[in-house]
Amino acid sequence: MENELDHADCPVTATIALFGGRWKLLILYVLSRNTRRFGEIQVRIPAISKKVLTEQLRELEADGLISRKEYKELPPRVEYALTDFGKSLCPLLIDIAAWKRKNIG
Amino acid sequence: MENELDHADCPVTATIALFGGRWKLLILYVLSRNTRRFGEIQVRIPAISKKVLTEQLRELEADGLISRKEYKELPPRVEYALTDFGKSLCPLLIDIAAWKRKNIG
DNA sequence: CAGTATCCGACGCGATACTG
DNA sequence: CAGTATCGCGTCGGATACTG
Repeated sequence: MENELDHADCPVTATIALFGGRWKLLILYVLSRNTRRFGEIQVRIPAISKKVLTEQLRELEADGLISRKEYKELPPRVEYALTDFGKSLCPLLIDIAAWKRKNIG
Repeated sequence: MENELDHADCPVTATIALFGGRWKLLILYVLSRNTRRFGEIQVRIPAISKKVLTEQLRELEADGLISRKEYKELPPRVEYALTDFGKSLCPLLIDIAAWKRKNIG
């Protein structure tokens, strides 16, 4: 790695990019407890605007961490859920949090 | 956590903030192999400018990950090294990289 | 209800020139 | 050698209003 030193293909950089967005960890946390509709996520993260929430959800979906299921009803209903890949992230996040408790407190 | 949902005190957010800067992981990697002078770091990460390198080093120092030792000579000499705290981060970074290899490849 | 469409400001990062 | 000092730009996130 020291020869190239291009952080683009650094595995750590690539991994934290998955959940590096401003609200992504929070969204993942909310969805880890339950499948949720768009509005339900908003209620649990009041500070986020619709535009930004939409963006973060789209990116999480593009990275395969969450799934989006649209029911063709009126009024519309959309449900977001963690994918298996998204769930696989949880142990890692717990490890990171554990590191902090141990090394910082 | 779901009650507050303020990511400021999220342990994962706080932890990745330590090495979240544009070049910090690379700098930590360079210093993990050896104590290095300012110019030596620059040679190993050619794409970084002096200004940004200085900024990232100052932040890493402020967070206690690296140490800065200034020798009062002419021409000036400054040596950067990982602190014990900085070294404690390495296993975590290895874990993150391992997660990627296992779950993405 | 679940989004788009605009507009905008802050910040991180970069390029370049200068200095003790 | 190891930095500062400026200037500037792109991207991310935020505020607000509108829509199928």
